[in-house]
Order: sequence, then C-alpha cells, then structure tokens
Amino acid sequence: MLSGAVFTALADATRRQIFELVAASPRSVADLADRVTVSRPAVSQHLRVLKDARLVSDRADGTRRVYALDDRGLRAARGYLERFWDRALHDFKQVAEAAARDERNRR
Amino acid sequence: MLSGAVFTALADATRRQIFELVAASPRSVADLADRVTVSRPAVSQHLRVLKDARLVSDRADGTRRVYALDDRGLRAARGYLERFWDRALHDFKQVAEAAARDERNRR
DNA sequence: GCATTGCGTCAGTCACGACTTACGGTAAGT
DNA sequence: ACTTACCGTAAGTCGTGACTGACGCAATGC
Repeated sequence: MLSGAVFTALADATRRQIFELVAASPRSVADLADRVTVSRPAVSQHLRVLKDARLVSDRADGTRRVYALDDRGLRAARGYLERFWDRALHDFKQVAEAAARDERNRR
Repeated sequence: MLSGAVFTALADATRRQIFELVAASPRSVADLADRVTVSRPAVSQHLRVLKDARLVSDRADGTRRVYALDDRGLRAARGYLERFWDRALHDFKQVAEAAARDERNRR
C-alpha cells in the first residue's frame, strides 16, 4: 500500500517543509539543509522517506544530488482520498434529503 | 495547520482501517473493536485522533457512541495536495517540451 | 435499586522514529 | 596526488506514540 507511505511521509512537520521546498523548485541537499533547522544528515534521512513514498525523485549533478517533485506519490494520496470523497458527498446528500423530509413532515 | 493532523491520523495502518470502516458506514466503538485486532480502548484512542483531525464525527445514541465520516478532514488533505498538483503537471509539461525540443534538434 | 452494557481515561510498558555526531566514499578544483 | 565540497550511512540517544489492563461513569433493562 503506497498511500500509507505517503501519509507517513507527510505526517512529520520537518519532512513536509522539505517536501514543500523541493516542490517549489528542485534543490540540492545542502541547499535544503540551509533552509531547515535540522542537520544535513537528518535532511538526507527525510529525503529517503520522501523518495520511498514517491513524493520526490533525485538525480545526480556532479558531486551534488538534486531532488525534485515526483507526482506519483501525490497521485497515490489523491486516489486514496477520492475513494471516500463520493461517499462523503453521498452521505451529506442523504442527510440533507432526510432533513428536507423532516421539514416537510413537520408542517 | 489541520492537514498535518490529517496526515498523522492516516499514517497509522490500524487507524486507516478504522477510518475506512467508519467511512463505509457509521459504526459504534464496540462494533469497530470487533473488526480490528486491537483492544477497545485502543480503538477509542484512534477515534480520538481521527476526530481531532476532522476525519470522523461522533454522536451519542443511548449508551453507545456512533462514529461517522466527516468530510472536513478530507477537504483539508485534498486542499493541501492540490497546491502541488498544478505544479507537478507544469513541471511535467516543461520536461515533456524540453524532450520534444531535444528530439527535434537531434535530427 | 441493581446489574449490565458501552465508552472514555489513566498509568505503565515497549517499540519506533527523529535527531545528532562520526565516518567513509565520490566527484571536481588546483 | 591532495584538498575541498557534497552526500549517504552507521551507531547511539531520546522523545513520542501505539497498546494493554484497570478503573470510573452514564444510560438502559429487569
């Protein structure tokens, strides 16, 4: 289940911040470490989790490693959430209709 | 930031299972506890987290407590993810166009 | 009134994850 | 070749969260 990994990855605040920075524009590890309060190895570990969740992808650039947004993780999360979306609307519709019936019956 | 609570809530596998059961149809705590491997107090604690994340809502029914789907949490998660959705498509489009240019230049 | 059912909460245990420092390895500059 | 920049991983610490059993409380049935 990929969606589980995505939610786990986005659950941590620091990791979300790193993900948002990467999503804004592709960045190197050192670049990310400068903009975050944690150490560089911590950033590497967070990127590992994000990469496993298919939220980011990495490419080598000389001695640097540039991380960019990977939409596969977003797709997985969106797909999982949309399974409940129709049902939520449906339930709301049912409740609304029931309320309308009660309203009519009360007169 | 509500989305953080939603992702944290959906990160745990047991909690996702409980959430899916509630989303399928409103259920009591004992009903949920019967369909899950953990104890009833654990289910209560999971429901607490899901409720704080606005993923489920509870209503009293005699001595029972019926939990149902709350779409506010889903909305928050969807809103957060969609911030990156346009960008992901944009980046993909740029990459595709760059590849197309390379293809043309190579001839 | 008393027992029962259904839940929430408290206290305690235990595993996991977030973080740091230290280390090793690769690519570029001089 | 030597240094420097950049990065991933290993080892260890520490806090947090997932879980259980015990307890207390409110609502229903007899």
